Amino acid sequence: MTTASAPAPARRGRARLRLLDAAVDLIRARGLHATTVDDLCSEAGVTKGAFFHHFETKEALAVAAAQHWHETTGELFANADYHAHADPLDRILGYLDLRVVLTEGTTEEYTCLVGTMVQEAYASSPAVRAACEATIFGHATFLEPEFREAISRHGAPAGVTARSLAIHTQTVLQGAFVLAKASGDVAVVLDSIEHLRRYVEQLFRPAAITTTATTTTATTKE
Amino acid sequence: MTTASAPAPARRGRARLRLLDAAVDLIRARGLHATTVDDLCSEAGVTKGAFFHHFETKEALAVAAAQHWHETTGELFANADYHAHADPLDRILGYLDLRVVLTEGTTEEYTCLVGTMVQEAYASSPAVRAACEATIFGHATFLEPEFREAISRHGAPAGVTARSLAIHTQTVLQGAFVLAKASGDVAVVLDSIEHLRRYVEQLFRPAAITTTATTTTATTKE
DNA sequence: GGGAACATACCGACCGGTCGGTACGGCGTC
DNA sequence: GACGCCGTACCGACCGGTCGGTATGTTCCC
Repeated sequence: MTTASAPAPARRGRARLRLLDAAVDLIRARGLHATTVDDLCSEAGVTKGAFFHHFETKEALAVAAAQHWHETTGELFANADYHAHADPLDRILGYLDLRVVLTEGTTEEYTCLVGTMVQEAYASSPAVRAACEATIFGHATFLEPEFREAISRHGAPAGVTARSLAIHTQTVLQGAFVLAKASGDVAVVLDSIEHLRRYVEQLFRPAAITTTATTTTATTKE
Repeated sequence: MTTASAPAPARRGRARLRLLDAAVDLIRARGLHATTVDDLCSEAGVTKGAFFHHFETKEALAVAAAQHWHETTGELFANADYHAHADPLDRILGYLDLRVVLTEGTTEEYTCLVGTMVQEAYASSPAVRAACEATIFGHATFLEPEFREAISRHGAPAGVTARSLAIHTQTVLQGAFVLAKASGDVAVVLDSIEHLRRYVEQLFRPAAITTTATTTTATTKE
Protein backbone atom coordinates (compact mmCIF):
# COMPACT_ATOMS: atom_id res chain seq x y z
CA MET A 1 0.00 0.00 0.00
CA THR A 2 1.33 3.45 -0.87
CA THR A 3 2.27 5.71 1.98
CA ALA A 4 0.58 9.00 1.05
CA SER A 5 -1.61 8.32 -1.97
CA ALA A 6 -4.85 10.25 -2.23
CA PRO A 7 -7.90 8.08 -3.01
CA ALA A 8 -7.30 5.36 -0.43
CA PRO A 9 -9.62 6.07 2.52
CA ALA A 10 -6.98 4.87 4.98
CA ARG A 11 -9.61 3.87 7.47
CA ARG A 12 -7.24 2.35 9.97
CA GLY A 13 -6.18 4.71 12.74
CA ARG A 14 -9.20 6.98 12.41
CA ALA A 15 -11.76 5.16 14.50
CA ARG A 16 -11.27 7.43 17.50
CA LEU A 17 -11.80 10.62 15.53
CA ARG A 18 -14.75 9.15 13.66
CA LEU A 19 -16.34 8.18 16.97
CA LEU A 20 -15.82 11.65 18.39
CA ASP A 21 -17.41 13.25 15.33
CA ALA A 22 -20.30 10.81 15.52
CA ALA A 23 -20.72 11.64 19.20
CA VAL A 24 -20.93 15.37 18.46
CA ASP A 25 -23.63 14.79 15.87
CA LEU A 26 -25.72 12.15 17.63
CA ILE A 27 -25.59 13.52 21.16
CA ARG A 28 -26.63 16.97 19.97
CA ALA A 29 -29.65 15.43 18.26
CA ARG A 30 -30.66 12.74 20.75
CA GLY A 31 -28.98 13.60 24.03
CA LEU A 32 -26.35 11.60 25.85
CA HIS A 33 -28.41 8.81 27.38
CA ALA A 34 -30.51 8.22 24.30
CA THR A 35 -27.41 7.80 22.17
CA THR A 36 -26.29 4.18 22.46
CA VAL A 37 -22.83 2.79 21.92
CA ASP A 38 -24.16 0.82 18.96
CA ASP A 39 -25.62 4.02 17.49
CA LEU A 40 -22.23 5.70 17.74
CA CYS A 41 -20.44 2.73 16.20
CA SER A 42 -22.75 2.45 13.21
CA GLU A 43 -22.69 6.22 12.66
CA ALA A 44 -18.88 6.19 12.80
CA GLY A 45 -18.65 3.05 10.70
CA VAL A 46 -16.64 1.16 13.31
CA THR A 47 -17.36 -1.80 15.52
CA LYS A 48 -17.97 -2.09 19.21
CA GLY A 49 -14.50 -3.52 19.67
CA ALA A 50 -13.00 -0.36 18.25
CA PHE A 51 -15.15 1.74 20.55
CA PHE A 52 -13.95 0.09 23.74
CA HIS A 53 -10.42 -0.05 22.45
CA HIS A 54 -10.31 3.75 22.39
CA PHE A 55 -12.67 4.57 25.28
CA GLU A 56 -12.88 2.73 28.55
CA THR A 57 -16.57 3.53 29.03
CA LYS A 58 -19.32 5.45 27.31
CA GLU A 59 -18.82 8.14 29.93
CA ALA A 60 -15.16 8.44 28.91
CA LEU A 61 -16.28 9.06 25.33
CA ALA A 62 -18.59 11.82 26.54
CA VAL A 63 -15.70 13.52 28.33
CA ALA A 64 -13.48 13.16 25.27
CA ALA A 65 -16.26 14.48 23.05
CA ALA A 66 -16.56 17.60 25.22
CA GLN A 67 -12.82 18.20 24.90
CA HIS A 68 -12.98 17.52 21.17
CA TRP A 69 -15.83 20.03 20.90
CA HIS A 70 -13.81 22.55 22.89
CA GLU A 71 -10.83 22.18 20.57
CA THR A 72 -12.69 22.28 17.26
CA THR A 73 -14.95 25.19 18.15
CA GLY A 74 -12.09 27.00 19.87
CA GLU A 75 -10.09 26.81 16.69
CA LEU A 76 -13.02 28.21 14.74
CA PHE A 77 -13.32 31.29 16.94
CA ALA A 78 -9.57 31.78 17.29
CA ASN A 79 -9.20 31.93 13.50
CA ALA A 80 -12.18 34.24 12.95
CA ASP A 81 -11.43 37.59 11.42
CA TYR A 82 -13.39 39.75 13.85
CA HIS A 83 -10.19 39.99 15.91
CA ALA A 84 -8.89 42.53 13.39
CA HIS A 85 -11.07 45.34 14.75
CA ALA A 86 -9.15 47.97 16.72
CA ASP A 87 -12.04 48.82 19.05
CA PRO A 88 -12.78 45.99 21.51
CA LEU A 89 -16.49 46.77 21.27
CA ASP A 90 -16.34 46.07 17.54
CA ARG A 91 -14.67 42.75 18.28
CA ILE A 92 -17.45 41.84 20.69
CA LEU A 93 -20.11 42.78 18.16
CA GLY A 94 -18.11 40.88 15.54
CA TYR A 95 -18.21 37.83 17.78
CA LEU A 96 -21.98 38.13 18.03
CA ASP A 97 -22.21 38.52 14.25
CA LEU A 98 -20.26 35.30 13.89
CA ARG A 99 -22.63 33.56 16.29
CA VAL A 100 -25.48 34.68 14.05
CA VAL A 101 -23.75 33.26 10.98
CA LEU A 102 -23.19 29.99 12.82
CA THR A 103 -26.95 29.45 13.21
CA GLU A 104 -27.12 28.18 9.64
CA GLY A 105 -28.33 24.61 9.26
CA THR A 106 -30.65 22.48 11.36
CA THR A 107 -31.17 22.76 15.10
CA GLU A 108 -28.85 19.87 15.91
CA GLU A 109 -26.20 21.41 13.68
CA TYR A 110 -25.91 24.82 15.33
CA THR A 111 -26.67 23.99 18.97
CA CYS A 112 -24.02 23.28 21.58
CA LEU A 113 -22.86 19.80 22.50
CA VAL A 114 -21.84 20.53 26.07
CA GLY A 115 -24.94 22.55 26.84
CA THR A 116 -26.98 19.53 25.84
CA MET A 117 -24.84 17.03 27.74
CA VAL A 118 -24.54 18.92 31.00
CA GLN A 119 -28.29 19.07 31.51
CA GLU A 120 -28.40 15.29 31.58
CA ALA A 121 -25.13 14.52 33.29
CA TYR A 122 -24.50 17.27 35.83
CA ALA A 123 -25.79 15.21 38.72
CA SER A 124 -24.96 11.70 37.56
CA SER A 125 -21.48 12.09 36.10
CA PRO A 126 -18.99 14.44 37.78
CA ALA A 127 -16.47 13.84 35.00
CA VAL A 128 -18.86 14.89 32.24
CA ARG A 129 -20.05 17.87 34.25
CA ALA A 130 -16.47 19.03 34.78
CA ALA A 131 -15.65 18.61 31.10
CA CYS A 132 -18.69 20.66 30.11
CA GLU A 133 -17.86 23.31 32.68
CA ALA A 134 -14.32 23.57 31.33
CA THR A 135 -15.63 23.97 27.79
CA ILE A 136 -18.28 26.60 28.51
CA PHE A 137 -16.29 28.68 30.95
CA GLY A 138 -13.13 28.21 28.90
CA HIS A 139 -14.93 29.78 25.98
CA ALA A 140 -16.07 32.59 28.26
CA THR A 141 -12.46 33.14 29.30
CA PHE A 142 -11.56 33.33 25.63
CA LEU A 143 -14.03 36.19 25.24
CA GLU A 144 -13.11 37.93 28.49
CA PRO A 145 -10.18 40.09 27.28
CA GLU A 146 -12.42 41.85 24.77
CA PHE A 147 -14.79 42.90 27.53
CA ARG A 148 -11.90 43.84 29.79
CA GLU A 149 -10.49 46.16 27.17
CA ALA A 150 -13.94 47.56 26.38
CA ILE A 151 -14.47 48.40 30.02
CA SER A 152 -11.10 50.08 30.40
CA ARG A 153 -11.66 52.04 27.21
CA HIS A 154 -15.35 52.95 27.48
CA GLY A 155 -16.09 52.50 31.14
CA ALA A 156 -18.90 50.47 32.68
CA PRO A 157 -21.51 50.74 35.43
CA ALA A 158 -20.54 49.62 38.89
CA GLY A 159 -20.67 45.86 39.33
CA VAL A 160 -20.19 45.08 35.65
CA THR A 161 -17.06 42.97 35.23
CA ALA A 162 -15.45 41.53 32.11
CA ARG A 163 -15.79 37.98 33.38
CA SER A 164 -19.43 38.44 34.27
CA LEU A 165 -20.19 39.84 30.81
CA ALA A 166 -18.33 37.01 29.08
CA ILE A 167 -20.29 34.47 31.10
CA HIS A 168 -23.55 36.29 30.51
CA THR A 169 -22.89 36.05 26.78
CA GLN A 170 -22.66 32.28 27.06
CA THR A 171 -25.79 32.27 29.20
CA VAL A 172 -27.78 34.03 26.52
CA LEU A 173 -26.52 31.68 23.81
CA GLN A 174 -27.19 28.52 25.80
CA GLY A 175 -30.64 29.73 26.74
CA ALA A 176 -31.38 30.64 23.15
CA PHE A 177 -30.50 27.09 22.11
CA VAL A 178 -32.94 25.68 24.65
CA LEU A 179 -35.76 27.87 23.36
CA ALA A 180 -34.83 27.09 19.77
CA LYS A 181 -35.15 23.40 20.50
CA ALA A 182 -38.51 24.00 22.17
CA SER A 183 -39.89 26.10 19.34
CA GLY A 184 -38.09 24.51 16.43
CA ASP A 185 -37.36 28.01 15.20
CA VAL A 186 -33.94 29.64 14.99
CA ALA A 187 -35.54 33.09 15.17
CA VAL A 188 -35.45 33.09 18.96
CA VAL A 189 -31.66 32.72 18.83
CA LEU A 190 -31.30 35.68 16.50
CA ASP A 191 -33.66 37.76 18.63
CA SER A 192 -31.81 37.08 21.87
CA ILE A 193 -28.44 37.81 20.27
CA GLU A 194 -29.96 41.08 19.12
CA HIS A 195 -31.01 41.91 22.67
CA LEU A 196 -27.56 40.99 23.96
CA ARG A 197 -25.98 43.19 21.30
CA ARG A 198 -28.21 46.08 22.32
CA TYR A 199 -27.27 45.59 25.96
CA VAL A 200 -23.56 45.65 25.17
CA GLU A 201 -23.94 48.71 22.98
CA GLN A 202 -25.92 50.47 25.68
CA LEU A 203 -23.17 49.68 28.13
CA PHE A 204 -20.26 50.85 26.04
CA ARG A 205 -21.74 53.16 23.42
CA PRO A 206 -24.92 54.53 24.96
CA ALA A 207 -25.37 57.33 22.41
CA ALA A 208 -25.99 54.81 19.63
CA ILE A 209 -29.29 53.64 21.09
CA THR A 210 -32.16 56.08 20.82
CA THR A 211 -35.26 55.28 22.76
CA THR A 212 -38.48 55.57 20.76
CA ALA A 213 -36.34 56.28 17.73
CA THR A 214 -37.53 55.46 14.25
CA THR A 215 -34.26 54.04 12.96
CA THR A 216 -34.98 51.28 10.46
CA THR A 217 -32.84 48.49 11.87
CA ALA A 218 -35.64 46.02 12.52
CA THR A 219 -34.38 42.68 11.26
CA THR A 220 -36.22 40.49 13.73
CA LYS A 221 -39.70 39.43 12.87
CA GLU A 222 -42.91 39.76 14.92
CA MET B 1 -60.09 0.57 58.44
CA THR B 2 -61.70 3.93 59.08
CA THR B 3 -63.26 5.64 56.14
CA ALA B 4 -62.40 9.33 56.49
CA SER B 5 -60.34 9.69 59.66
CA ALA B 6 -57.63 12.35 59.73
CA PRO B 7 -54.19 10.71 60.16
CA ALA B 8 -54.77 8.14 57.42
CA PRO B 9 -52.71 9.27 54.40
CA ALA B 10 -55.53 8.38 52.03
CA ARG B 11 -53.09 7.07 49.47
CA ARG B 12 -55.63 5.69 47.10
CA GLY B 13 -56.59 8.09 44.37
CA ARG B 14 -53.35 10.06 44.51
CA ALA B 15 -51.04 7.88 42.44
CA ARG B 16 -51.25 10.14 39.42
CA LEU B 17 -50.33 13.28 41.33
CA ARG B 18 -47.57 11.49 43.23
CA LEU B 19 -46.12 10.25 39.95
CA LEU B 20 -46.20 13.74 38.47
CA ASP B 21 -44.43 15.19 41.51
CA ALA B 22 -41.85 12.39 41.36
CA ALA B 23 -41.33 13.11 37.66
CA VAL B 24 -40.69 16.79 38.35
CA ASP B 25 -38.07 15.92 40.95
CA LEU B 26 -36.32 13.03 39.24
CA ILE B 27 -36.29 14.34 35.68
CA ARG B 28 -34.81 17.65 36.81
CA ALA B 29 -32.01 15.77 38.56
CA ARG B 30 -31.34 12.95 36.10
CA GLY B 31 -32.91 13.95 32.82
CA LEU B 32 -35.78 12.27 31.03
CA HIS B 33 -34.09 9.21 29.55
CA ALA B 34 -32.06 8.42 32.64
CA THR B 35 -35.20 8.43 34.76
CA THR B 36 -36.77 4.99 34.52
CA VAL B 37 -40.36 4.03 35.11
CA ASP B 38 -39.26 1.96 38.09
CA ASP B 39 -37.44 4.97 39.54
CA LEU B 40 -40.58 7.05 39.23
CA CYS B 41 -42.74 4.36 40.80
CA SER B 42 -40.50 3.84 43.83
CA GLU B 43 -40.08 7.59 44.31
CA ALA B 44 -43.83 8.05 44.16
CA GLY B 45 -44.48 5.00 46.32
CA VAL B 46 -46.68 3.32 43.73
CA THR B 47 -46.33 0.26 41.57
CA LYS B 48 -45.84 -0.16 37.88
CA GLY B 49 -49.43 -1.17 37.46
CA ALA B 50 -50.52 2.20 38.83
CA PHE B 51 -48.11 3.95 36.48
CA PHE B 52 -49.51 2.38 33.33
CA HIS B 53 -53.02 2.71 34.63
CA HIS B 54 -52.67 6.50 34.62
CA PHE B 55 -50.23 6.97 31.73
CA GLU B 56 -50.26 5.07 28.48
CA THR B 57 -46.51 5.40 27.98
CA LYS B 58 -43.54 7.00 29.67
CA GLU B 59 -43.70 9.69 26.99
CA ALA B 60 -47.28 10.46 28.01
CA LEU B 61 -46.09 10.98 31.57
CA ALA B 62 -43.45 13.41 30.33
CA VAL B 63 -46.11 15.42 28.50
CA ALA B 64 -48.35 15.41 31.55
CA ALA B 65 -45.42 16.40 33.77
CA ALA B 66 -44.74 19.41 31.54
CA GLN B 67 -48.37 20.48 31.85
CA HIS B 68 -48.31 19.86 35.58
CA TRP B 69 -45.17 21.99 35.82
CA HIS B 70 -46.87 24.70 33.79
CA GLU B 71 -49.87 24.74 36.10
CA THR B 72 -48.01 24.68 39.42
CA THR B 73 -45.39 27.29 38.49
CA GLY B 74 -48.01 29.37 36.72
CA GLU B 75 -50.02 29.50 39.92
CA LEU B 76 -46.95 30.55 41.86
CA PHE B 77 -46.28 33.52 39.61
CA ALA B 78 -49.93 34.47 39.23
CA ASN B 79 -50.27 34.73 43.02
CA ALA B 80 -47.02 36.65 43.54
CA ASP B 81 -47.35 40.09 45.03
CA TYR B 82 -45.14 41.97 42.55
CA HIS B 83 -48.29 42.54 40.47
CA ALA B 84 -49.26 45.27 42.94
CA HIS B 85 -46.75 47.78 41.54
CA ALA B 86 -48.32 50.56 39.53
CA ASP B 87 -45.36 51.03 37.18
CA PRO B 88 -45.01 48.08 34.78
CA LEU B 89 -41.22 48.41 35.00
CA ASP B 90 -41.44 47.80 38.74
CA ARG B 91 -43.52 44.70 38.08
CA ILE B 92 -40.88 43.41 35.67
CA LEU B 93 -38.12 44.06 38.19
CA GLY B 94 -40.31 42.48 40.85
CA TYR B 95 -40.62 39.39 38.66
CA LEU B 96 -36.83 39.22 38.40
CA ASP B 97 -36.55 39.64 42.17
CA LEU B 98 -38.89 36.69 42.59
CA ARG B 99 -36.75 34.64 40.22
CA VAL B 100 -33.78 35.43 42.44
CA VAL B 101 -35.66 34.30 45.53
CA LEU B 102 -36.63 31.08 43.74
CA THR B 103 -32.98 30.10 43.38
CA GLU B 104 -32.96 28.88 46.95
CA GLY B 105 -32.17 25.20 47.38
CA THR B 106 -30.15 22.76 45.33
CA THR B 107 -29.60 22.92 41.60
CA GLU B 108 -32.25 20.31 40.83
CA GLU B 109 -34.70 22.19 43.02
CA TYR B 110 -34.58 25.57 41.32
CA THR B 111 -33.93 24.61 37.69
CA CYS B 112 -36.63 24.19 35.10
CA LEU B 113 -38.22 20.86 34.23
CA VAL B 114 -39.14 21.64 30.66
CA GLY B 115 -35.80 23.24 29.84
CA THR B 116 -34.16 20.02 30.90
CA MET B 117 -36.58 17.77 29.05
CA VAL B 118 -36.67 19.61 25.77
CA GLN B 119 -32.93 19.30 25.25
CA GLU B 120 -33.28 15.54 25.23
CA ALA B 121 -36.62 15.14 23.55
CA TYR B 122 -36.92 17.90 20.97
CA ALA B 123 -35.88 15.65 18.11
CA SER B 124 -37.12 12.28 19.33
CA SER B 125 -40.53 13.13 20.76
CA PRO B 126 -42.73 15.74 19.04
CA ALA B 127 -45.30 15.51 21.83
CA VAL B 128 -42.80 16.31 24.57
CA ARG B 129 -41.27 19.08 22.53
CA ALA B 130 -44.66 20.66 21.95
CA ALA B 131 -45.53 20.40 25.65
CA CYS B 132 -42.26 22.08 26.60
CA GLU B 133 -42.77 24.77 23.99
CA ALA B 134 -46.24 25.48 25.34
CA THR B 135 -44.89 25.79 28.88
CA ILE B 136 -41.94 28.06 28.11
CA PHE B 137 -43.67 30.32 25.64
CA GLY B 138 -46.84 30.28 27.68
CA HIS B 139 -44.87 31.67 30.59
CA ALA B 140 -43.40 34.28 28.26
CA THR B 141 -46.91 35.23 27.21
CA PHE B 142 -47.79 35.61 30.88
CA LEU B 143 -44.97 38.15 31.21
CA GLU B 144 -45.68 39.93 27.94
CA PRO B 145 -48.33 42.44 29.11
CA GLU B 146 -45.88 43.96 31.59
CA PHE B 147 -43.41 44.66 28.81
CA ARG B 148 -46.17 45.91 26.54
CA GLU B 149 -47.28 48.44 29.12
CA ALA B 150 -43.68 49.41 29.89
CA ILE B 151 -43.07 50.12 26.21
CA SER B 152 -46.20 52.19 25.83
CA ARG B 153 -45.39 54.13 28.97
CA HIS B 154 -41.63 54.59 28.68
CA GLY B 155 -40.96 53.98 24.99
CA ALA B 156 -38.42 51.59 23.52
CA PRO B 157 -35.79 51.48 20.75
CA ALA B 158 -36.91 50.41 17.35
CA GLY B 159 -37.21 46.65 16.97
CA VAL B 160 -37.80 46.02 20.67
CA THR B 161 -41.17 44.33 21.12
CA ALA B 162 -42.92 43.16 24.26
CA ARG B 163 -43.03 39.56 23.06
CA SER B 164 -39.35 39.56 22.16
CA LEU B 165 -38.42 40.90 25.59
CA ALA B 166 -40.60 38.38 27.37
CA ILE B 167 -38.98 35.56 25.39
CA HIS B 168 -35.52 36.98 25.96
CA THR B 169 -36.19 36.89 29.70
CA GLN B 170 -36.89 33.18 29.46
CA THR B 171 -33.78 32.74 27.32
CA VAL B 172 -31.58 34.28 29.99
CA LEU B 173 -33.13 32.17 32.74
CA GLN B 174 -32.85 28.92 30.79
CA GLY B 175 -29.27 29.67 29.85
CA ALA B 176 -28.42 30.54 33.43
CA PHE B 177 -29.74 27.15 34.52
CA VAL B 178 -27.49 25.42 32.00
CA LEU B 179 -24.42 27.25 33.26
CA ALA B 180 -25.43 26.68 36.87
CA LYS B 181 -25.58 22.95 36.20
CA ALA B 182 -22.18 23.11 34.54
CA SER B 183 -20.52 25.08 37.33
CA GLY B 184 -22.51 23.76 40.24
CA ASP B 185 -22.82 27.34 41.42
CA VAL B 186 -26.00 29.38 41.60
CA ALA B 187 -24.01 32.62 41.37
CA VAL B 188 -24.08 32.56 37.57
CA VAL B 189 -27.89 32.67 37.70
CA LEU B 190 -27.90 35.69 39.98
CA ASP B 191 -25.29 37.42 37.82
CA SER B 192 -27.21 36.91 34.59
CA ILE B 193 -30.47 38.06 36.16
CA GLU B 194 -28.55 41.16 37.27
CA HIS B 195 -27.43 41.78 33.69
CA LEU B 196 -30.95 41.28 32.42
CA ARG B 197 -32.27 43.69 35.06
CA ARG B 198 -29.68 46.26 33.99
CA TYR B 199 -30.69 45.82 30.35
CA VAL B 200 -34.35 46.35 31.13
CA GLU B 201 -33.58 49.38 33.26
CA GLN B 202 -31.42 50.84 30.52
CA LEU B 203 -34.27 50.35 28.08
CA PHE B 204 -37.02 51.91 30.15
CA ARG B 205 -35.26 54.08 32.74
CA PRO B 206 -31.92 55.02 31.19
CA ALA B 207 -31.12 57.77 33.71
CA ALA B 208 -30.83 55.23 36.52
CA ILE B 209 -27.68 53.66 35.07
CA THR B 210 -24.54 55.74 35.33
CA THR B 211 -21.54 54.58 33.37
CA THR B 212 -18.28 54.53 35.37
CA ALA B 213 -20.34 55.49 38.38
CA THR B 214 -19.19 54.69 41.88
CA THR B 215 -22.59 53.73 43.19
CA THR B 216 -22.20 50.98 45.75
CA THR B 217 -24.69 48.46 44.39
CA ALA B 218 -22.21 45.66 43.75
CA THR B 219 -23.88 42.51 45.02
CA THR B 220 -22.33 40.08 42.57
CA LYS B 221 -19.04 38.57 43.52
CA GLU B 222 -15.78 38.22 41.50
C1' DG C 1 -71.58 -6.18 41.81
C1' DG C 2 -69.23 -3.65 38.75
C1' DG C 3 -65.89 -0.59 37.43
C1' DA C 4 -62.03 2.31 38.68
C1' DA C 5 -57.71 2.12 41.14
C1' DC C 6 -54.29 -0.17 42.09
C1' DA C 7 -50.77 -4.55 42.81
C1' DT C 8 -47.72 -8.50 41.16
C1' DA C 9 -45.46 -11.31 38.07
C1' DC C 10 -43.55 -11.49 33.95
C1' DC C 11 -41.83 -10.73 28.96
C1' DG C 12 -38.95 -9.58 25.02
C1' DA C 13 -35.97 -6.21 23.35
C1' DC C 14 -32.13 -3.66 24.15
C1' DC C 15 -27.89 -1.79 26.23
C1' DG C 16 -23.26 -1.26 28.15
C1' DG C 17 -19.50 -3.83 28.47
C1' DT C 18 -16.41 -8.26 27.75
C1' DC C 19 -13.47 -11.29 25.46
C1' DG C 20 -11.02 -14.21 22.37
C1' DG C 21 -9.32 -13.47 18.22
C1' DT C 22 -7.50 -11.12 13.68
C1' DA C 23 -5.23 -7.57 10.52
C1' DC C 24 -1.62 -4.52 10.01
C1' DG C 25 2.56 -1.88 10.38
C1' DG C 26 7.14 -1.14 12.04
C1' DC C 27 11.59 -2.90 13.44
C1' DG C 28 15.47 -5.56 14.52
C1' DT C 29 18.14 -9.49 12.66
C1' DC C 30 20.79 -12.05 9.66
C1' DG D 1 15.36 -7.75 1.69
C1' DA D 2 13.00 -11.41 3.63
C1' DC D 3 11.55 -12.98 7.89
C1' DG D 4 10.02 -13.38 12.49
C1' DC D 5 8.25 -10.77 16.16
C1' DC D 6 5.42 -7.81 18.66
C1' DG D 7 2.41 -3.99 19.83
C1' DT D 8 -1.48 -1.40 18.36
C1' DA D 9 -5.86 -1.16 16.03
C1' DC D 10 -9.78 -3.32 15.27
C1' DC D 11 -13.42 -7.08 14.92
C1' DG D 12 -17.95 -9.20 16.27
C1' DA D 13 -20.23 -12.71 18.92
C1' DC D 14 -21.77 -12.93 23.39
C1' DC D 15 -23.36 -11.96 28.38
C1' DG D 16 -25.70 -10.20 32.44
C1' DG D 17 -28.65 -6.93 33.64
C1' DT D 18 -32.10 -3.36 32.79
C1' DC D 19 -35.98 -1.15 30.71
C1' DG D 20 -40.55 -0.08 28.83
C1' DG D 21 -44.51 -2.33 28.60
C1' DT D 22 -48.19 -6.23 29.41
C1' DA D 23 -51.31 -9.69 31.45
C1' DT D 24 -53.74 -10.94 35.13
C1' DG D 25 -55.29 -10.57 39.50
C1' DT D 26 -57.00 -7.99 43.93
C1' DT D 27 -59.03 -4.19 46.57
C1' DC D 28 -61.94 -0.48 47.34
C1' DC D 29 -65.89 2.52 46.72
C1' DC D 30 -70.33 3.71 44.96
